Amino acid sequence: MANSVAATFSDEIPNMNNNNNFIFPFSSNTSIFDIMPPAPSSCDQKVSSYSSSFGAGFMDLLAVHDYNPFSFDCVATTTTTTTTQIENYHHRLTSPADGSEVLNTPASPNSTSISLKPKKKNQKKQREPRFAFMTQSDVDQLDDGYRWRKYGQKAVKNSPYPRSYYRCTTAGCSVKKRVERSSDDPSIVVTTYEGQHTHPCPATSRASLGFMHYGNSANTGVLGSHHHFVLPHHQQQFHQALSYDSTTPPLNPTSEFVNPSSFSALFQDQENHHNQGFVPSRTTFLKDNGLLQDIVPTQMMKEMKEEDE
DNA sequence: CGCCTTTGACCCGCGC
DNA sequence: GCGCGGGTCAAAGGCG
Repeated sequence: MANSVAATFSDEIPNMNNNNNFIFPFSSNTSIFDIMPPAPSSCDQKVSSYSSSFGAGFMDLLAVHDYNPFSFDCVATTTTTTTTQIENYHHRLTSPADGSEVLNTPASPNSTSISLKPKKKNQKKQREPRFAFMTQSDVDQLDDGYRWRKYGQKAVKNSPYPRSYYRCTTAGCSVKKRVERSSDDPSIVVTTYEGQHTHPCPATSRASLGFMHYGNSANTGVLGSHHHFVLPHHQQQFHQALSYDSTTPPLNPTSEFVNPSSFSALFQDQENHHNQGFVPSRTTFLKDNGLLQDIVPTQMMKEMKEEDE
């Protein structure tokens, strides 16, 4: 059994060290899959089991919500007691410090409907918010419910494994993702999503499952809003024990909830592996810094591996 | 035929 | 200016 962790971060700003890096201490050894109800035998059954509570896919998180690098929650699985360090954006788009940029870039590169502040001459090219997670998987391309077209593949420096580039095939949607294997641990697939879907998940009907998404307000996509990925009501008691911050107010299942979402990538992968007789994946969500080496600093990976043993 | 992957070429930003 | 590396383009080919 994988010795993994599920953790929810609170509204509190995570610990930050002198280098402006977030430190997320995970302190449980219970797999996120341990606390999920038994997987139904088929995808359709799973939908029927959860559709009343969960309607959207993992990527809908990207479609609806902004990611504030100073307050974001994530769900992670890792091993034993682990300190995860996530570096801040190098090419941050939503930094309170430089603060004034518009996060919602046009859905299409050709669209100019959103007015941005006049760009400085040498201003960096605007980038969509990114969200990365690591999955221990034999399969490179995890099914997240959306349809993707591969448009490139590049060798990665200092890695024997190439990086693949995918674009959402839905017209008008410019979401991209990159998939690559960790050179430190080839069993880990790092998937980085960039952008926001402009459409519902095509596979929502078959992929719905997972976590409810609570916000601290009813608004969505508001810069600075905080988000929780929390378990269904009947699992909350257990889940709260996994919250990294004991000062976090109890999650209120009756509070306003914002766009019920699920992590279809996570659970479809798990289900696929179940169906194929594989061990469930372990997944770690990370805030992307733009480059894989930024996302997963080598030292951090080593530390994680060491603590894994 | 439509959709997809493959892959070399090209573009761009950045550091030296 | 040049080289390097990341990211994208687009033609060609495969597949159902």
